[in-house]
Amino acid sequence: MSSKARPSLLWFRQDLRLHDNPALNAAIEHGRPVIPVYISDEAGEGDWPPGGASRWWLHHALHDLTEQLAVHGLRLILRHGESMQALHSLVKETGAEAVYWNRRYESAIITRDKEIKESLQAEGLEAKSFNAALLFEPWTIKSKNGGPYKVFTPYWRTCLSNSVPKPEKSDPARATPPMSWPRSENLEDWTLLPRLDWDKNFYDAWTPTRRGGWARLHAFLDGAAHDYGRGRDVPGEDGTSRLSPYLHFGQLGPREIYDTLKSKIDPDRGGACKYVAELGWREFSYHILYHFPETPTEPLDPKFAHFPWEPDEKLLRAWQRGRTGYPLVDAGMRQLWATGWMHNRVRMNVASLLVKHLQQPWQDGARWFWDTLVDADLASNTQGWQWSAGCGADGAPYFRVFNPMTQGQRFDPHGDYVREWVPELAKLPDAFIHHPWEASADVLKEAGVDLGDTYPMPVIDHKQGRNRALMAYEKLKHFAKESTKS
DNA sequence: TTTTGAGTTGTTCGA
DNA sequence: GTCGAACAACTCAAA
Repeated sequence: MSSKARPSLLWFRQDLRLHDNPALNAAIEHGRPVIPVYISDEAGEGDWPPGGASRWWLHHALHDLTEQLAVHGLRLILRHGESMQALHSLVKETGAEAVYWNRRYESAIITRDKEIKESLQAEGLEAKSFNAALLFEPWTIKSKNGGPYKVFTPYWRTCLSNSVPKPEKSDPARATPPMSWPRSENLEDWTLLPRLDWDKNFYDAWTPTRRGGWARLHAFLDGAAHDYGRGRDVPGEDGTSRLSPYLHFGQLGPREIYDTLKSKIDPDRGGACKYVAELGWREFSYHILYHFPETPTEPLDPKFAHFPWEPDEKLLRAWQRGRTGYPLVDAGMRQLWATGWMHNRVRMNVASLLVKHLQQPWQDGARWFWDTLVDADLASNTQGWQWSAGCGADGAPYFRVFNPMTQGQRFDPHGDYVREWVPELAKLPDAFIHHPWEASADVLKEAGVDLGDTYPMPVIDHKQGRNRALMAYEKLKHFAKESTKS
């Protein structure tokens, strides 16, 4: 009997849910008491510990998970410090004989987890990891010659020629609590919430709980999903899923999302198909990150190592603060700051302006997004920025330079989005909302806009910026040729 | 091994 | 206003 009481540790990471959770299932099947654990191990995250917005979300997700566990008489044991050390300590304190977790795919984490697994097994414990985060493990999808894919379309075709896995049923009620609980730290002491009131608008924008994610999924599938092909491009509408932070923290799993979608809509048709492809891009990003682990800092395309970026603190800061003088871009940057999220169409535009017009390194943009996005995800963020800069998988060709006025007119024709996030321009007529500097003095005065004072002039002329970007690419070709010669 | 067709999201220019 | 071509060349994936 006493040996039966030796518990299992269930190590939560980015899988903060009690359903479709294979590590939880393994712990239950093992038949021992279950001790759920979360370890705050910022050093273990390498160069990418959670940014400010992510920490806000994490705080609430952990609080929510604690409440869900309590329903079943379970607690979430919180520890901080090195994962290896914390786990060994817990094993010692509790007499645990097994540790279960769900995988992560960042290079530093893979290395760390591998050492932990070997170390635990060396001590005679059962240590097993599972897949809760992806539809397809990165190493299972191979091109005909056996290597990883670098192009999305054939990658996704191969994925879909397999069947999409179903969610795994989990029954947390079957998890039994231990005879006694080890010590836990207090979530509040981790001070994950920002000190100032940066997050004051986050609460209106998000319900960072499992239930909130589920509600969002159903609202999306009942509404915007049907017109996703069009609506996802209109930042003034609620046309996207907004599920990315739930996916990042594992409050919803991609298997659950796909399965729910399939129960309501034909996943092969119309808007639903477009959305499933977005899940595919998430998978593809993980595929690339796994097979090319340096990509968070190094361009996938090696010739971009020579790209003549022109880092400039002032330009970067103007961009970060939403003061570039381009209303669509500024609206996006301010939405990001206010809500921890930015519409996808606008993400492409702000990224294009930063790396093309302003010639700032894509890594600087990625770092800012990492700190300010509630959905900051190393795989998706990296691939998104590399794609924008033209150095990533299936990168946008160098000559694809977004025109922020044209994009604004096409996707935000009445300026709804700009008016919401750049209120000092709200009274401008539609005709000038995306290029106020072309309005007459009378129109500006009528709208209460004083260019250069209440709202900045463009930091760079569009045509000039575009040409600068095209010229930089010319230089890149030159460098690439030189380097192959030598 | 060689060949062939294709590759998320755009802009501009000229007919 | 609309439409197609040019913007480059390369690499990937599969036959």
